[in-house]
Amino acid sequence: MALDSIFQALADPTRRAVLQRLGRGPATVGELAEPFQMALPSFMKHVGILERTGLIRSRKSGRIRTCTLEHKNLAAAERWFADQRAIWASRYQNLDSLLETLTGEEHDR
Amino acid sequence: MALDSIFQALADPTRRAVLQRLGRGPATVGELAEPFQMALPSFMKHVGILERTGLIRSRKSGRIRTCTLEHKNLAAAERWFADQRAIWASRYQNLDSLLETLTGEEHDR
DNA sequence: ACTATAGTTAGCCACATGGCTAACAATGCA
DNA sequence: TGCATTGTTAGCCATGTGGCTAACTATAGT
Repeated sequence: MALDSIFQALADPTRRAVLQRLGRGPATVGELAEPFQMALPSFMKHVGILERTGLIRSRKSGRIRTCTLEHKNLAAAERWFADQRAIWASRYQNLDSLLETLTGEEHDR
Repeated sequence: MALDSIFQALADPTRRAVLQRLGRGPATVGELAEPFQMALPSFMKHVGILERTGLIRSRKSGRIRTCTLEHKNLAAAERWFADQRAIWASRYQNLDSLLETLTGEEHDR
């Protein structure tokens, strides 16, 4: 499933930092790599993963590759949480009613 | 970081399915494992990962281990998306203003 | 033309992941 | 007591991940 690779991509601090940086606007590979100690080829693997997963896009102009955030696929992952929480919340709602019925107690959130 | 292991845990369909199931209420390991072809020891690894990551909790009573969802740590990951989107949205807002200024055009969403 | 810059390709390495089987508890039931 | 159920432990295996160096390509600047 696509979610597999999306979450996999997000499970690395370097890649999350790159996404965060790209949230503020496009950047070249060099700019993106600069904050990290890593050798360039290592860093490029991360870029490659993010691109294969569809979380970023990149275009090379001259010898410079510029990356941009692909917000749509990030939203797909976020939707999983919304769905998940909807399921949980509906049950919690029921439990809540039950608890209120049985004990009259209030709960947090 | 905690997000590393949380996203790592979510990057597997079996584990996401388990979380989804637990969203509807507690279940024993046997009940959780039943939908999957996997051998029990393999499945237990997934349970172990979910528990180490703090996404579920489990208690053994007699020979039966019952698992429950730990919604709080799931929320931590969800928050990352919210933060991320906030950054992006603020810039998008700026770009939006810019675009409207320059072209008077409308955009989607 | 030369040199510096910005990536890229290839290949290596250690360790983590996700699956398996086989054998072993430990509890509950007849 | 004996047997079935429900996990658990140990150990194996193939593949994936995240890092590295060395060497190469391609563009830009002088």
